[in-house]
Amino acid sequence: MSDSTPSTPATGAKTMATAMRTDLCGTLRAEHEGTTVTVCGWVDRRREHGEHLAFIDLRDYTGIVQAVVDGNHDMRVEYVARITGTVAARPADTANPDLPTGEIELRDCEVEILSIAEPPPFPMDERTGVDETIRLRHRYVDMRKARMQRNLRTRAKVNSAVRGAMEEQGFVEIETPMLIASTPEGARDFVVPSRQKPGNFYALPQSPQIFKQLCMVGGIDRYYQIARCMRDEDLRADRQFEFMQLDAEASFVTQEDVFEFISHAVREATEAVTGERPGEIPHMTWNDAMERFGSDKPDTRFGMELVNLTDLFAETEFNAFKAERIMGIRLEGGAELSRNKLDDLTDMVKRWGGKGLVWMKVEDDKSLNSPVAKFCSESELTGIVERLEAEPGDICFLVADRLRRTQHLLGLLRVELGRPPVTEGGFNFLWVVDFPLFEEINEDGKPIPLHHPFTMPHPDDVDLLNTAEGEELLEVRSQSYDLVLNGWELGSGSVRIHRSDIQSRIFEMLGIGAEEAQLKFGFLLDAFKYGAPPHAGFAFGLDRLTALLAGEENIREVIAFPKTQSGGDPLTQAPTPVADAHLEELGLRVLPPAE
RNA sequence: GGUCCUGUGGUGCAGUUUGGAGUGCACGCCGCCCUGUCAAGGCGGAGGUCGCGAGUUCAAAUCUCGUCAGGACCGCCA
Repeated sequence: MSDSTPSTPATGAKTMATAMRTDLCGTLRAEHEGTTVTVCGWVDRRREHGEHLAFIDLRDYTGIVQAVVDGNHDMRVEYVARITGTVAARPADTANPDLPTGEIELRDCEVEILSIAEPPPFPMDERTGVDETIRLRHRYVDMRKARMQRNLRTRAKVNSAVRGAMEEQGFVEIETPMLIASTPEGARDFVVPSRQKPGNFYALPQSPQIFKQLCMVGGIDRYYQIARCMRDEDLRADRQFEFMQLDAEASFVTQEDVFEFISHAVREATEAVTGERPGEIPHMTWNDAMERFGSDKPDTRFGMELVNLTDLFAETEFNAFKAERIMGIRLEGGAELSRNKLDDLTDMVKRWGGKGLVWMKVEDDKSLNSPVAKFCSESELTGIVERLEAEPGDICFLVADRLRRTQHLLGLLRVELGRPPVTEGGFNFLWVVDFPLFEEINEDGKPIPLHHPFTMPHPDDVDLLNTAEGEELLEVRSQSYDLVLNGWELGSGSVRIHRSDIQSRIFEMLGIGAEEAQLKFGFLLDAFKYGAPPHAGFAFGLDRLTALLAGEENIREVIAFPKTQSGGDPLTQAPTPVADAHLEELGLRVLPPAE
């Protein structure tokens, strides 16, 4: 446990002494020499030297301390013990400089076994990786290790810092319900059957969105909550069914105010964990993010930016390059990639939905070595080298496709080829601003909103909104924004529509009639009739922020009891069937499994 | 919904390409020895339905198909 960094409990307790112990194992030092202490913990290791001498490393969350006992104690690994002894300097030349407690040991020990234990289901040392399912099945043992101790305590620090930052800025903590009405928008809802009204269901909240807006109508002015959110969508390294968000909303603000509030919170959290305060968080427009990084959540820790080559190929003879958009990226030193590897990358791009991937290796004379070079003109080839600023030994990758797909594919490829490990490159927060209001135009010619239909259009685009038709509507920007950290979307927010004339116009454009709007969002629209302040808000994922700050590439590592990718809990076996009588009471019947 | 990877004593691996007796390594576990170790050391020992099921074969951990579990990603996640 040498890398544990505890001693300051997140609770802010003044002492961790109890009726059973005086000190924590990892906190004893030479300055305690001569004092008699009592420590409690788990046996980390025993080293026996016959019946007269044995060393016991006793472990708690702060680290380990060596106790010198005689060899007659039957103390095995993970036994829980209470040891009272005198803190003494170790004999000359036996100090262990690798251990914070390495200068001292406990002597004349009185040992009390509090619990015996079976051997742990996996090695307790941190050197060998253990299958995650086995760790999760025995999470209570896994949690004893330094990694989980560190991560869960980091998480508590993040929560605490974020909470403090919001309080400091005058935000009021309001708890919103977990059993709410299902809304058809957004992610798939988790649903809870109602016993009192069989056939009816509550939904678990995907976010407190509606309620926080109601709080604004209610004059709360600045609301926040550390909220559990539930979405029944497929799991990933950065996604669990249930996750925690810092959810906030404020009245009489612009998006700049929101940036201030939230930036403060994440900078406080970062400082609390790393000890270093991040600088001002830069802004980037959504359009720039897509053009330069091919992603709305760009990882700005590294370059390899996308370069637009479309005009170079305006009159190309090469059919594959007769596309709406041609872009390229350059991988430094990539010319040494094997043909096998390049084939793998091409397959990958095809799996992502691309038609293919063109690669061009830069030779010593800056000519391009590529299977498709013969289809390109001299000026096209030299143009590629110039635009991508390619040097001998580099490789250029080109994709030609529809605009969005070209950006998307190269954005994925860029991350695949260039992304640094999670622990490198620092913490590059980024505000992505000016998201488009609409994602696409459906077959009926109606626009589909990128966020929810209450997102305020960009003030400069209101005229466009009123005049644009068809594809032009995609140019309309909104007052919505994302916070990104090292290529992960931490969260998003927007300025909300509080004026019924604008809201009606948006509903009309979306093809949502007055009746439908009333049915779906009636209670919110009703509330707005009674005096809605201009308001805006944000929410960001605490699991994701914690994972990145802890140097983990998987949020399961910062969650005490996470689910596997298929949504199961190896510890409790959830989800499980329920008794027929229970279903009966709820008015439910389970269908036979679909063929 | 899809693509890819993985599954071998308690744990982590090798063995699978090219079929030939459950073969090997490290850690752990059990017993004995050991008075200064700290990833202690020495000696001895136990422990496996090679995820599961079919198929091919004289013969399958190894090849084929299916299935289950886990992971990464695409779709999805307003």
